[in-house]
Amino acid sequence: MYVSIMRSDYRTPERRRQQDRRAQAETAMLDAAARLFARRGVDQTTTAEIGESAGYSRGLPTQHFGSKADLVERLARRSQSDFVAQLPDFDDDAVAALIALCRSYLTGIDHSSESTRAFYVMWGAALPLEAPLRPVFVGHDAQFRMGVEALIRSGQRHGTVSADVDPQGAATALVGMLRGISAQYLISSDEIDIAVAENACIYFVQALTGASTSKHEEPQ
Amino acid sequence: MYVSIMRSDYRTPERRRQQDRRAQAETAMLDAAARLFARRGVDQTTTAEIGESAGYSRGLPTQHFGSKADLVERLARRSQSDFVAQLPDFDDDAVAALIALCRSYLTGIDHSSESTRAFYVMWGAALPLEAPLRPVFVGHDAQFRMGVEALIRSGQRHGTVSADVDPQGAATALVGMLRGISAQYLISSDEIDIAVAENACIYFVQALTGASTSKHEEPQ
Amino acid sequence: MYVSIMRSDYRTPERRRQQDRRAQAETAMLDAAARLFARRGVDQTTTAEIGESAGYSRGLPTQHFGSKADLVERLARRSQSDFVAQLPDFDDDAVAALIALCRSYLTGIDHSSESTRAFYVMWGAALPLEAPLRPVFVGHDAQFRMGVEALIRSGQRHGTVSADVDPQGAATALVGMLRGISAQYLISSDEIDIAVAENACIYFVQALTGASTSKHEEPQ
Amino acid sequence: MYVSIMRSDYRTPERRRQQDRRAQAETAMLDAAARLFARRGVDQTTTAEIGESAGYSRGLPTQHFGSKADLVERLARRSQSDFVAQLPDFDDDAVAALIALCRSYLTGIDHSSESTRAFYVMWGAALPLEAPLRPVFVGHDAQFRMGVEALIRSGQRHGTVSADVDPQGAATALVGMLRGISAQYLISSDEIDIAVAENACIYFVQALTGASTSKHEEPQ
DNA sequence: GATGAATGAGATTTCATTCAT
DNA sequence: AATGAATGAAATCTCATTCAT
Repeated sequence: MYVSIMRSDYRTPERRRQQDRRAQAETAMLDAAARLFARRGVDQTTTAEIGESAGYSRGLPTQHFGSKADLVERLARRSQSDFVAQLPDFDDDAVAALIALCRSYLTGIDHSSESTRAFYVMWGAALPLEAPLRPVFVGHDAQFRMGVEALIRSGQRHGTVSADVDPQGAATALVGMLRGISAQYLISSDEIDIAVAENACIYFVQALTGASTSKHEEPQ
Repeated sequence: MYVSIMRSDYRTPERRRQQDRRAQAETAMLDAAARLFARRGVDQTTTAEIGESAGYSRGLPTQHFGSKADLVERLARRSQSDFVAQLPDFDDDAVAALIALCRSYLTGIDHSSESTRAFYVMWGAALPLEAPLRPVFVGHDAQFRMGVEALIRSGQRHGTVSADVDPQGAATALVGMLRGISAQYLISSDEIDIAVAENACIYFVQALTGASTSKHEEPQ
Repeated sequence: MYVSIMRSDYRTPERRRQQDRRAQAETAMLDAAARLFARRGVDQTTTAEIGESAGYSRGLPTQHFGSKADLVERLARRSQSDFVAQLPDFDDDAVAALIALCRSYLTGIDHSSESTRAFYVMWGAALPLEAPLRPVFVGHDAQFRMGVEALIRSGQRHGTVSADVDPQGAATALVGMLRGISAQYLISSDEIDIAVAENACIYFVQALTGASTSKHEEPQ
Repeated sequence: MYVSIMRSDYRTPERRRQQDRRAQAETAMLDAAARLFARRGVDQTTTAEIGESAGYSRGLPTQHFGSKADLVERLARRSQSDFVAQLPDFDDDAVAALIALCRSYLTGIDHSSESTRAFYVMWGAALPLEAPLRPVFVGHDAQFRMGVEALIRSGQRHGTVSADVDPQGAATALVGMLRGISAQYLISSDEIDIAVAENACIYFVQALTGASTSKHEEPQ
């Protein structure tokens, strides 16, 4: 018992230290991966680069994550949770909440850190039909859309959003708008004025109140 | 002189036939590349697969295009010109033209051929900062936005689009919306109802007429 | 008979013309090959480059010579016959003839045309044990040595060359000296003064008269 | 502290062993390369053959040296340092030293190991104007010539070498002679008697004492 | 005789992964 | 936990050669 206590006293902090080191290494490697993915893309980045850019060895990424694919998926999920955190709490005024969302989303893009670009790079890498990353983003996109959809429904319940609006369709369109503006900016930074696009975005969100759409007769 | 005439008669069709063969091989290889990119992505597709999938040898793609990068750029440009062709002629009614644009764009996505997905896959591959494909899409995106912007300005001149609307910002937002909806659909086909999103899109376009947005005072 | 004459009248000049064209193409291709071998070496030169540098098509060299190896051997033999032609007629004074040989050989190197370097490049390519070119140069080197050896023997008969001299060894040494000086010059053009080396060469040749070598006692 | 000391004790030999493995692999690969270059030439030898002939994998040569070109240059430099080591210390008698040099040089050729032939093969590969190996041999040749030149000057200071001799030219000629004899032997082993050529060589070296060259009137 | 499209073998190189330390 | 030497599969690219025209 004496011995076991000694051991536990002795080993626990060591274990903690090891766990810390492990966690620290993981963070460093994911950060390095994001940095490199933003610059060169997923497939053009090697695990060796990630390891060394993180200040470790060539072999550590595989050693730690098991495989490059696992590392990538891990980073994708981490990036997503960073993004999801941005959804504002919605109170009574859903339109105001949506406007706040657009603002914070696009402002985030404008200051675009490498991790934002990395997120979009991975999102782009999820477009091929058989991309291993696709299922990961299916979930994330659904979550994002559902958040927006819930806001819209809430607005409709409070009467600030027109009953004519289809929540699902509008959510898809709004999420698409944010994603599409961001992607344009990431591809053509010099040619896109995010502030102006943001205003347009808000203009469209305000249209959800419904004053305008008296007669959208849709042929076909 | 007789001989030289004979030769010229003899050689011209030969050249034509050689050129035809070449052009035919090129088309077949680009088609095969689009097919494979849609399925697996650019980097996961080998030149050997492209060659053989096109019915030729493993080596022909590099032989013909010089390098894989050149083949990819070539296909990106070809895909773009297919897309640009869709911009409708705008007449008096800019809003109607924009609606038609949204319809045809999203309908095209809904029926999504492999070449559409291939276009988006390459667009996604253009997101990394140093992607060789990025400059190619900078040009294409600018062209698309400018087309939309011109429609909006035209609408403003005719009084069908509110003067409050910033043409550049709205163009960026609309193009972004189309791109973003399409991308969501390509990633999560099962979860996206394109028809519904299309209606939302049109709803937003109609908002450009301006009845609604009387006072978008922007706090902050 | 009338017909046959007509044909012969008609076809002979055409055949001649074709043969001329063939010979002309061959010369052009061998010249181009020499030019390119001098610059980049045998293995780093492609048959396509040779064909196009000669003003013809990529395919002609193989078409004409059957294979690259055959082209190379052909050029090696042609280069050799250019070199052999330099051996001076030897008259009574063998030493003078050897001096003239050294002069003309090294002067030729000094003005070094691309074809001279091409010769040495092929000679260098003949050094590996299994080099296909080796047998070609075995013959050439032997011829060169035997020419020099004959001069020396002639000098010994006329009393201008010391009887102490071993004709075979001296021939090997002299040929080696010329080759070795040339090779040094081709590798380090800037650092070699051919004129000075030429004088040294002649100094050694004159030593063949024998005044000096009274007592070469060889220890070990 | 205990831990850190333990680790340092533990890791240092590990590093040493890793470095040893690396050095051992490098030596084995360079040896294998020399063996294969001697037989087939630089360009006809593949990195895969080198790796496997050294007892390692097909990929190790590139992995270790970065590229085939770097491997070749590395081997060239190693071969050169082996050769330079042969220059005898020169004492009072420069002529004797030069004779010793010729003897050891040509004897080395006669027993010609594969590494000797490999050296000459690479030297031959340095002859094309744009050969990446050329600069490497420029330096080596200059060193060799300067060594011989220094011997000759020393001989002149001691009066054993005639003042008529131009040290630079004679050095170039002597180095050329050794190289040229060796190359002939490597190309036509069966037809060259190295011993006889060696005597001729020594005969010429002895001529440097100067008894002979009373009247080298140079016509033209 | 000459062209150039197409082939296909083969070379270098890259890189995730394994593993001994 | 971390390193880095080594593997080996796979990818791109090169190029002599073939062949239809």
